[in-house]
Amino acid sequence: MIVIVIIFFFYNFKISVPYAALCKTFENIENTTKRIKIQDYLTKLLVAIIKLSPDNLLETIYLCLNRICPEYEGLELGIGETILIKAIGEATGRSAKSIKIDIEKQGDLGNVAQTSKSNQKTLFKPKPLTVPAVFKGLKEIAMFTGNQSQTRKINKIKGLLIACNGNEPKYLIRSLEGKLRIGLAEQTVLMSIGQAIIAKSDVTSFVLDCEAVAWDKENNCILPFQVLSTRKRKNVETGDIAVQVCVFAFDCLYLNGKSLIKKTFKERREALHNNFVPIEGEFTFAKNINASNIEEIQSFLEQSVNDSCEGLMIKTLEVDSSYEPSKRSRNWLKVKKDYISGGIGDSLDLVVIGAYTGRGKRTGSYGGYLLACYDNENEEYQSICKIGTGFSDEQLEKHTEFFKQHIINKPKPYYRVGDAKPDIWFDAVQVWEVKCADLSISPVHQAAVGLVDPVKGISLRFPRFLRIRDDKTPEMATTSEQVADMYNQQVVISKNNAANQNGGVDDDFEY
DNA sequence: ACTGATGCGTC
DNA sequence: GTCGGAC
DNA sequence: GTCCGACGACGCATCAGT
Repeated sequence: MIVIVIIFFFYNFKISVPYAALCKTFENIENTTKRIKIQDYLTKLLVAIIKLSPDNLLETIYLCLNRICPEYEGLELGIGETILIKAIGEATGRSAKSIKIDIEKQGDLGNVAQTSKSNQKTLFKPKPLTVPAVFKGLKEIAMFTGNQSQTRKINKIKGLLIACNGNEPKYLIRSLEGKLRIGLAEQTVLMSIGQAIIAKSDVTSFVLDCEAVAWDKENNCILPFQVLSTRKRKNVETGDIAVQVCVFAFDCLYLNGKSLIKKTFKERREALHNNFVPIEGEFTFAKNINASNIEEIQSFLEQSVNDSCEGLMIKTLEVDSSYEPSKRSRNWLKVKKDYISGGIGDSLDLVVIGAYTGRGKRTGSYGGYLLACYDNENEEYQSICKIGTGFSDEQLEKHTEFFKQHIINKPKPYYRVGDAKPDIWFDAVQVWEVKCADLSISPVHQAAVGLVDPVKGISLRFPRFLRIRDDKTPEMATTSEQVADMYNQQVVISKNNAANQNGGVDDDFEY
């Protein structure tokens, strides 16, 4: 007996999950697009880990989610492509330049690292990496700070990279990039955890859906979002927390190892209210009503806005379906005041003057384009935004093919683009109709410079491609004046709204 | 101490 | 944030 | 309907280089 206990003890403590096991799972997942299969692969791994080395479970999950700590701790890796390229270069003896060329070709730094590593002859086999070791490495990288931190980060990455075997470099680098790109993300991981725990079944646990909000303890009210965002994010001492945070729970996804996500919201809400106790000013339930008509919802929305809430969450099934502006996951939709007050989508006709090489599934095509409006005054094209969504895969291909015939070496002298330097420049030959939610003063783009702001231009918020305007020549594109007008119009509206609110009277909504 | 570049979170 | 693709 | 990963603007924090 004793021996068995010792073995069990030994087993539990000594065996760390090999990083290769995780990477093998990643590879399996990457090679399918079927979500049930994906979930299955992960569940199997998690079940094995729960059995063999439960101590490694958290680290494994974090690696799957591409995270190094709970979100609220706010620890970040603090590295990006540039640093990674340097590290890969140093670990494999390649130049940054040749690596960059490979990125253009392969569209994925992980793959580049993989091939760089396999092409390199190794004299001896390195000691196998383990999940905790990799996780610890990532955490250390995130902790490096201050003088020479970047160099130390590079060295740490180099060390890990050198210790990599098989397909590990690919996923190591992608982890560092913050993109696993294997078709696995939060929802699926959540499901797999649930499944794996149910397989285990004796674990007591819960998952709540909550929102953290800045809280005024004096007056017991919610503070505006901006206050929340001014919270210090790093090295916070308990003593100097200036902005208190209250957590509002509005849903319960798991309870005592059981998934509730298939239950109705009514049942989930009961589970939430029956099993948790609010703590004044720290944890409470989000206010809610059961509304049966639009009027009730509208007055509740009004109330919520007055209480400094961003808006309401409404269950889709209970609401008039024509009332859906933006679908959210989990059958909920978010209703915000600015939606009711008429957030119209503007549409502009803009000229394509450059492009950016695509990454991931856009490898080989242009992943995004640089757009410009036309300025009559100076007879120039002024950059207004990049655009990377709205086109189908097929359109994307066609665009790439088309614009390859219009590549130019250097930007035309009459292109004014500020800091928005594309990878490739084009002749101004085609006009696109583009939709956006808003116009904004831009630190980057140059549209309508001098008309609204002396040095800053205007850009588009949430730009997306609608269609090609073959009926328009580039000179017929939306002009700087028009852009400036649109921006000014917007300002007028927002001022009027502000004036109405200051009036303090809750007039009827006229929407 | 300042600037520009980079990373990262939020929408 | 928006969007299209795969399921 | 759900999930994923292409891509957007912008503001803030941090670091390297001066």
